[in-house]
Amino acid sequence: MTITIRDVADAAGVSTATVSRALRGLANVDEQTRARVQQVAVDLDYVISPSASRLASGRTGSIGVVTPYIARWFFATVLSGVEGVLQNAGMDLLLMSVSSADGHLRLPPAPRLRRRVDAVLAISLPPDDPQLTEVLALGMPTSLIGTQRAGVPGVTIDDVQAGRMATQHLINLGHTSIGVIGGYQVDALHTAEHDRYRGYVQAMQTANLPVDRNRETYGYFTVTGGEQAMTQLLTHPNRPTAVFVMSDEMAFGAIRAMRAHGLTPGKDISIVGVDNHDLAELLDLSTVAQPVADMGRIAAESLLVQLRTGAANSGLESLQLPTQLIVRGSTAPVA
Amino acid sequence: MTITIRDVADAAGVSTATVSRALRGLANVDEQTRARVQQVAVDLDYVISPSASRLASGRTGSIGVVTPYIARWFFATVLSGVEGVLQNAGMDLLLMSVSSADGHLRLPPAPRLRRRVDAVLAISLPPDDPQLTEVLALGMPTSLIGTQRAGVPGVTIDDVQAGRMATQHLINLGHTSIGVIGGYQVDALHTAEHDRYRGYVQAMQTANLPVDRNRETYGYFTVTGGEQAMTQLLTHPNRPTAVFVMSDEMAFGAIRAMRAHGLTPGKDISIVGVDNHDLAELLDLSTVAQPVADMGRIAAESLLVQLRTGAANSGLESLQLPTQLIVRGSTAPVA
DNA sequence: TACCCTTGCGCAAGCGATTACATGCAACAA
DNA sequence: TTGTTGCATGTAATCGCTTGCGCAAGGGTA
Repeated sequence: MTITIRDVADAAGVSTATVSRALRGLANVDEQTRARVQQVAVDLDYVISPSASRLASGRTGSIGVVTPYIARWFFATVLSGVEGVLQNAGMDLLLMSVSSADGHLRLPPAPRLRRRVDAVLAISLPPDDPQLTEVLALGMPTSLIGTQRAGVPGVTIDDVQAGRMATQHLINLGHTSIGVIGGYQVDALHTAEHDRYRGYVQAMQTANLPVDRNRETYGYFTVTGGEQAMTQLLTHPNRPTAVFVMSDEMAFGAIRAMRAHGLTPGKDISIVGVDNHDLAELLDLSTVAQPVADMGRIAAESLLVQLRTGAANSGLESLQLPTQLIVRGSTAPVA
Repeated sequence: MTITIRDVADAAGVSTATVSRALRGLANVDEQTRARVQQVAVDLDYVISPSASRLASGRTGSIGVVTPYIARWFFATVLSGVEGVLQNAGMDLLLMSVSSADGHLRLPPAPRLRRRVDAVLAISLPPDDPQLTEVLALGMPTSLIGTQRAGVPGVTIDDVQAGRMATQHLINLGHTSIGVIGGYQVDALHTAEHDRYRGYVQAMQTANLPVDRNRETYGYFTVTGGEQAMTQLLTHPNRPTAVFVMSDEMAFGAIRAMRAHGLTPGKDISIVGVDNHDLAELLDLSTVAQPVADMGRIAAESLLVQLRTGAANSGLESLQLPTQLIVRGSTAPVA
């Protein structure tokens, strides 16, 4: 019924070993033989059995992508970049979401990864996440996206710089009373958010402006989280004239909170986000753009290199991609 | 080094056959034996080799998800629903994007699916897409999401009704001059869009309103596409007072086009979309909500049933989920 | 007591590749 | 001529499970 390497070998008049070598492009196969084998394989509509191949070779030819969310813009966009690269490389992409801060419950990823993938790509897992630690303990090539952890290659943006750029932009517009909206309590910040916060502080201090803890709020890393945080800022007596929001989705929420209070972004309060989310332009949101899909692509690419060159660290310990300030209507000179 | 079923068998004092049966919960295993085997497996930190299991059993334990886009809201949300169900079921999810109308080039999915998955879930592939035909020719259980094709189980919403509801809503508000923005040229519409269009026509005709082809525009199924389409409608002499937009993302674009012309949604022109996109509320967009994540969940669930009960068609030929009109500020009584 | 079923388990034959090792042959140098 | 070397290929062990079949023991039934 389904045809095997045996059938191809017989039809081509060679051994299965030769078929295997020929089809995989290994050296030491006569070009004529190779051509004949390939032809026969096509004629017979032969498809290699991945299971058999995996069992025999010990390689699975697939890589696992571990992410806390699938449907959120950032994650879906990274995933999309990753997928393109892996598809080109002929690798299977095993998608796996893990439990995340907002409590959606999932099985721990490490056991689900063992023996089924050759490498792992982890998107925005906090560097101290025990789940991540377990995954790393598996001992396979792993690459991080969006976070950094010592000894593990990864691609991020320069979050400090991003925070600095955003804040500096507000400062340049004459704002002196600048608030912050982030995703978690300061102490529990992921590296990314923490670094963005550091950038903010740097910019403020360089400009000799006060860093006022009362103008910092944190909520969930969502539209609603941003909305709540902004609402809180607005009801504060010492209301800032500009706010640095650590992600565009939160900024969307912040904008909504403003509207609910009859305020207009850019006019009453300036808002700058980070991401350059698909809809940031639509909402006229100033933001620090990060090359999200590229982060996925590059991380995947580097993982493939790591896989080919043996588990040797692929030179790239950690890569930081450039960001770019995009000025839109949500930021304007202070009144 | 890595421990095998052999090791577990030896340690438990049984044969590998028994270990296999015990661990998989098959019948005809003494409960005491089973318990012992399980304990030993845990103690030894045994993890079954999927490759070996697949090779021996012929089942891959994974299902392929084929989608034209990953990063777009609808697709990412469906995917998220699917992933949850599959993870619970212990199935691997092989993600694969395919080439789509907007020209991103990919390998044909069918060959990449052969022998590596037990079933396929196809998201919003046009029913007459040759790629889909090839996939179906693989002869494995397949389920569709968002589109319908005779003989293939799938889950959709009642798109005709969605179109009707949206249009009727506008009619109820007193609008008589109602335009349409869709994703493609009418003739090339997917079933979903085509049905939504039919719903629109039905509602118009029932209300004895003219269906004016000049008030129909089509662009890409994106924010930009919607923007362009709306721009076109706006420059039209016979400008509609309300527009039914076939997706929220296009509606976002339409809103943007309006703003660019100094018009306000709901005030100058009413806009109603379909989806209830995450950000629809933020943009105050009236829309026909569809349970996107549920579609993914249900389709996945039904596929699992199909898999368990043998390839027998799982009863469910095609399921239609209910939609709900959500009225927000983008629609208002005609001036 | 004799017979039949059921239950629990082991035996061993696959599943379909990969790959270390062996082999044969041609070319080449000594 | 003979010994080396290297290339192209074949042999067969191996990867780690699943599963059809057979067998023994125990319990019911006639």
